[in-house]
Amino acid sequence: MGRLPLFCDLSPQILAEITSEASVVKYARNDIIFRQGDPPTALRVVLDGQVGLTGTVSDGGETMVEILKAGEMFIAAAVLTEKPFLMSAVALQPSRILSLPGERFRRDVRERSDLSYLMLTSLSRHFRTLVREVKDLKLKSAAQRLALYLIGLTAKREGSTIVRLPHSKSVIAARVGVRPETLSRAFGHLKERGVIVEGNAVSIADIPALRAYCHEGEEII
Amino acid sequence: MGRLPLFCDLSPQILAEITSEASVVKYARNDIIFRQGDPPTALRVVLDGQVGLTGTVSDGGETMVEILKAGEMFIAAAVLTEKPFLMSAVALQPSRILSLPGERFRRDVRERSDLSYLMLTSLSRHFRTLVREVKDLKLKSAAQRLALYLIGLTAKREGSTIVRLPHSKSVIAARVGVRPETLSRAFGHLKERGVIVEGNAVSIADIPALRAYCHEGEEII
DNA sequence: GAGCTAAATTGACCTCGGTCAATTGCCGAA
DNA sequence: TTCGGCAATTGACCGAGGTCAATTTAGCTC
Repeated sequence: MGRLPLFCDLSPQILAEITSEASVVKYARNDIIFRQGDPPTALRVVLDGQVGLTGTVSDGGETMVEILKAGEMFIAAAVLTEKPFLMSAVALQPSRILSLPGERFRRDVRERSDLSYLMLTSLSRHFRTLVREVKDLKLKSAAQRLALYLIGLTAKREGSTIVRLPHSKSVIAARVGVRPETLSRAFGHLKERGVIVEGNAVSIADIPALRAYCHEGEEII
Repeated sequence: MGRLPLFCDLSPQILAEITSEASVVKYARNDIIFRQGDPPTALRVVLDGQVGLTGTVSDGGETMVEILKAGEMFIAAAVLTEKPFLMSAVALQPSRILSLPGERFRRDVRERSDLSYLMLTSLSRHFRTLVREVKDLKLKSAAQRLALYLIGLTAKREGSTIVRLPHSKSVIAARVGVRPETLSRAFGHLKERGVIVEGNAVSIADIPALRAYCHEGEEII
């Protein structure tokens, strides 16, 4: 746990205290961790695997707001406000999830200023990614959002690369905010921009060009 | 300032310290307070008036992510992370804005656990409204989002009411995430649901029915 | 390897919301 | 009062993405 980027700023001693009541649960692929509307009982941290957070309406509409990987914590806002979950969480891969009981966690946050400061900066960063999300949804096309997603998969900023898609295409479609059919077509559009798909391997011929495409017409970021 | 809901939990003494370097600036209608991409120099609080936060792309696309009224603080996340603004801020009405210099504010937050806890809960609530925003954008129609907006204007939950629109229709359109033309048509659709518009007065015949409409097909909130 | 199921792709069609243009209504200034 | 300008509405049209259905492909088990 000390290796998680989230908590590595805390001293081992504090870390031990905070996690003294924590428990670890394993989930199989497609297991539901909690449902939209449930009361938040614990802060969760992904130890291994992948977790998807999806908002749903009963007529079948569903959207994946976030995909989390190992080391990321989630639902901090729900636990802190003690309000029902706005999203459901599902294990996209076999996963181990750490639970920090809510009552205890809220007390720790209230009493330990180092922890509350840590949570604050973490939530701030997270907040900004959500703002970006809102802007992208309103202002960018499906193909641009897909390009953004692909670029997020690599750390390289120059030349070309080949990335492996870490999820099934339908999960990616939900993440990008379109139907699977539209995702296929969006990949088709990106072919003209040097993106070639083979199974779950995607080769990007010109990273800067693709970056330029998805920020097309943008003033400043 | 002590009257602001945001800070009223703090003792007057602490409040005085925190605001010791604060300044107040007046803005006329349509004045730009800061631009997307600017570095964040200060946390802002709306004392009077209204402020809109808009994300823009240079090809003309623009979307209003938030509208703030008196008592609300904004851009906390940018100030805390010291990253450039993701949005521009414009005064929608003549406004007085309080500025808390960033460097000082970050120090206060780091050193005062009561302040950092306050910021944390405030940001958590804010975070959840953004999550709702993302879900609404992906899963609801323009008319449903307009209905949500209208319902947010009244505290009543039963019977009928008449609300005054607090902004021009074009501002509301941006807020709802559509073009002004589409807003007109959305109002047209809502007419069938007992919503009648006359200038900036809107009468809602059946509040529960309208609430049901915008949460149509939703499992749990 | 055969055969089954789920995922992915492709095509035809539709709908919502955007775009462009024309018209109407409203308000302030001369 | 009349004019000018902006906000708002209305209509005609367009296009991105959704929907539905038909194939194709991939990943399985047996």
